[in-house]
Amino acid sequence: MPQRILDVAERLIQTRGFNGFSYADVSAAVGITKASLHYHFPSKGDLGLSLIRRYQHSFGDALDSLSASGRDTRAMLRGYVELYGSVLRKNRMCLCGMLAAEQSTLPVPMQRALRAFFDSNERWLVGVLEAGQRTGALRLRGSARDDARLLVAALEGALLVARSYDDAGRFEAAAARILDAIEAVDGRPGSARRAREPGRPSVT
Amino acid sequence: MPQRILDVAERLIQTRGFNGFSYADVSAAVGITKASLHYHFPSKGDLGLSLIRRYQHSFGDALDSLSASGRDTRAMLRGYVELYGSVLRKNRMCLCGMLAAEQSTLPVPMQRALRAFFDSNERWLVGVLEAGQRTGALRLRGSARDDARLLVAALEGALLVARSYDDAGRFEAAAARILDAIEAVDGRPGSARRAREPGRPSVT
DNA sequence: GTCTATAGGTGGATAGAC
DNA sequence: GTCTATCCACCTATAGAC
Repeated sequence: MPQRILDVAERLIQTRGFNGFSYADVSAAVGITKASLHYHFPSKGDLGLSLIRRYQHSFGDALDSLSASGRDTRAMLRGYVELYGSVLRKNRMCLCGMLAAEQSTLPVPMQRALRAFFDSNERWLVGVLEAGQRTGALRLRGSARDDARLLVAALEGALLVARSYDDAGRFEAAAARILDAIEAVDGRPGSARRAREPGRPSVT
Repeated sequence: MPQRILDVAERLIQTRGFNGFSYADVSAAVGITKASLHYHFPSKGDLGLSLIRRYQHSFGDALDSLSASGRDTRAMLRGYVELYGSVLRKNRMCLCGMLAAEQSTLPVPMQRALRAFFDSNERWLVGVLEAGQRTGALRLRGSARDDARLLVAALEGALLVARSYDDAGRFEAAAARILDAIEAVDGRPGSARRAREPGRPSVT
């Protein structure tokens, strides 16, 4: 039952924001009363915190299996981008991107968990980028850390804007272009092809 | 008086979101009652719509003076980035970026105005990028439209994330890196220097 | 675990006096 | 234009029975 509650609340936050949904909304969708919701998650902040943690774990699991897949650097980066793409295709915003917008209205524990999510994304990306640089697959222009941060920011922003237009193409184009910029090896541009591979691991 | 109301409401939305502020908040900050607020803006949607329109005009004016300034292409792009930087330094999110996150909870007229804002930004950027391409200042890898969209998305996302960390440096680094990627002329990277010019036009 | 009932507060919005 | 007073729907949260 806690999982069903989390599923519904997650969808509501990703589409409407933390201040745009209520226990009544969850109650109606799950089919139990508001009071029962409070049994599982005493306060809205508790619910939000559980949600961020679950999201980070599920994202982290997807990144782990990418790391373990033996793909090369560029394929892993495309896999990372595809995690965001799968979110957009459900007409949702990234949970943590949405919460980042509402940051100042959130309980402090949620604010901390939010940063932890972005930190772990950055760590994974830095690892991939530095490995790519060692093997010669990539020649970065700046620091791996700055490239990782730019990629996260660009993907969050691309989700944000694409959703306003209900246009996944906007996201795909921006994602392809930013990957190209990061992957570019000096004079030789990275592959200009649109990242188009089926069957990537998906995250809710 | 309408202007003071708009100023306060704008700040509240840029920091807390459309669903994170109330007429009571505006009332307390402006010093008139909620009922008087309703005289100027009958519904919250009316207030929000006026806000987007004012924001777009003020942004548009800043872009017009950039266009009229005789600066070269790269300086105009840095000026565009600086518009977002000035927002972050007030610890705010872009008004329209914030509203884009809450998009699905907004009245339809606000949703339309939101897209109009992004459209006009894109038009201005496409003009600048294509002019730069004609003069040879830029050699774009893809279409000017896609680069314009990527720049907007990356800046919105950089604001979103940087605000979670209360760290303007994150925004500056991402902005410098994305400009570099767009400005890169084949083998020769764009200027790697941090965009650091004082006295840019500012937007609220 | 789930329910009914309800507390105590805040939301956006209106009526009507001044 | 601004006020007081008020409406009522909705909010988060709790008490206590089953």
